[in-house]
Amino acid sequence: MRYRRVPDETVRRLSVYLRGLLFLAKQGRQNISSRDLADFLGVNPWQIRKDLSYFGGFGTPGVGYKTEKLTKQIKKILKLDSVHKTALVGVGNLGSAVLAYPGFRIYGFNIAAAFDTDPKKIGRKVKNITIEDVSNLQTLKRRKINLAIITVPRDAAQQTADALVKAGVKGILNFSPCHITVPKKVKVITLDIARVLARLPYYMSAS
Amino acid sequence: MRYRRVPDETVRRLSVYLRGLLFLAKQGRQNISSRDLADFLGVNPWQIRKDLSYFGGFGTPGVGYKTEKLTKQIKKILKLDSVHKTALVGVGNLGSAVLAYPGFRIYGFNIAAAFDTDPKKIGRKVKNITIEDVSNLQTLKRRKINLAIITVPRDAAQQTADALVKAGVKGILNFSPCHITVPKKVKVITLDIARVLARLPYYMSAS
DNA sequence: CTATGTGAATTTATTCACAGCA
DNA sequence: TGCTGTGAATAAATTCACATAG
Repeated sequence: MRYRRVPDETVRRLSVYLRGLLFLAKQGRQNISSRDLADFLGVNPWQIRKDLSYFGGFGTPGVGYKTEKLTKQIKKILKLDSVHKTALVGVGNLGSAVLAYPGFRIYGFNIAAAFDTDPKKIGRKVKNITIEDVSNLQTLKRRKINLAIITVPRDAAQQTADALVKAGVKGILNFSPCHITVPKKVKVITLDIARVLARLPYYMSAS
Repeated sequence: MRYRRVPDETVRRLSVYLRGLLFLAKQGRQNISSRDLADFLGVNPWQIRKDLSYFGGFGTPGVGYKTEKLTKQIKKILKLDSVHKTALVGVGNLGSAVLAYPGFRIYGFNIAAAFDTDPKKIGRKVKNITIEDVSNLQTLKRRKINLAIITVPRDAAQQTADALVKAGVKGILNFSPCHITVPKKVKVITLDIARVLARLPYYMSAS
């Protein structure tokens, strides 16, 4: 099993497990079984074990997993064991909130640059970051930033992505509500917040 | 095929198709084939047709789909054919951005109430909405609000959810980075923004 | 001749069940 | 005995291929 292709769903779930482990480790928990972690996260224990088995055995039969050790292992698998300098493009309402969002830090993300087209915003400081003109995007390569967050209006999303790719960016989190086309060596995850909310009514029982 | 259980993934993708259709309809496009829609969205045409087939045939062989008609059909399937009054709990950085986010409107969501615990925020107006004390959550039932967005800190997420459920809420979009437990008649979608970003490095080719 | 809709084939993912280790 | 790790079994989703309708 160890050498088969890893399902995307497994990768997604590993980030869920990591979230739980980071929390439980901070609480001082040293050991955890797949069942306990599963209960905490609202998932199945055998799913956790199967997902981990794609990458090797990290636990001790009869005991469980060492929280710290498993945390490190999953971080390594997800390449979250080093700091990722990240750029943000589009400092509007949502962009500002994302820029100020404290939650990225625990995963090792460091938003190190912010860009906009609005002359009124350029030069302003937000969270110790000076907003730059998007024409400076080309500097990202030299600054070793290869991850970016797009929070620009829909019409600007594709051209922003194009500029980011040209600047050597390898991964994009796209908050714009549209598909963007990039070379296949670049990974894009589109996160359309309204679209997530739009899934809820389908499941809601009649009130 | 028509009477088999509809996969969750199909429901998720319908919201993607709807997003594309809403855009294309606004552009004045009257007809569209599964291939054209697929190309626009970056998906497969046969996936679109298969997903739609769970609910019946909406297209015309040899021609395609009428954009307006298909839009309406999908809205109906997703129960997005009426306005959904929505409450938001937690008017912090992220909550404020979500409150101001214009993108919910196109799907028929109307954020009609906002709550917080901070006395300094209560009473303030944001986007024509007066922030209320969370102890007023119980009024949601009477106000016919059965959808809610949670943007409170992690430690308050579960108790917020409990209060929302008690207030008759049937669907919750949870931005807090934790699993929340609710009765199974209530649908929760957890959207942990940092966790989405955390999936990117795994896929990024070495720079 | 074009594009839908859908059974069937294929691929993929989930769940089970238990061998094996501490 | 308790819990992991993983082949095997089951279930589900995706893809194909084509009959059918306009």
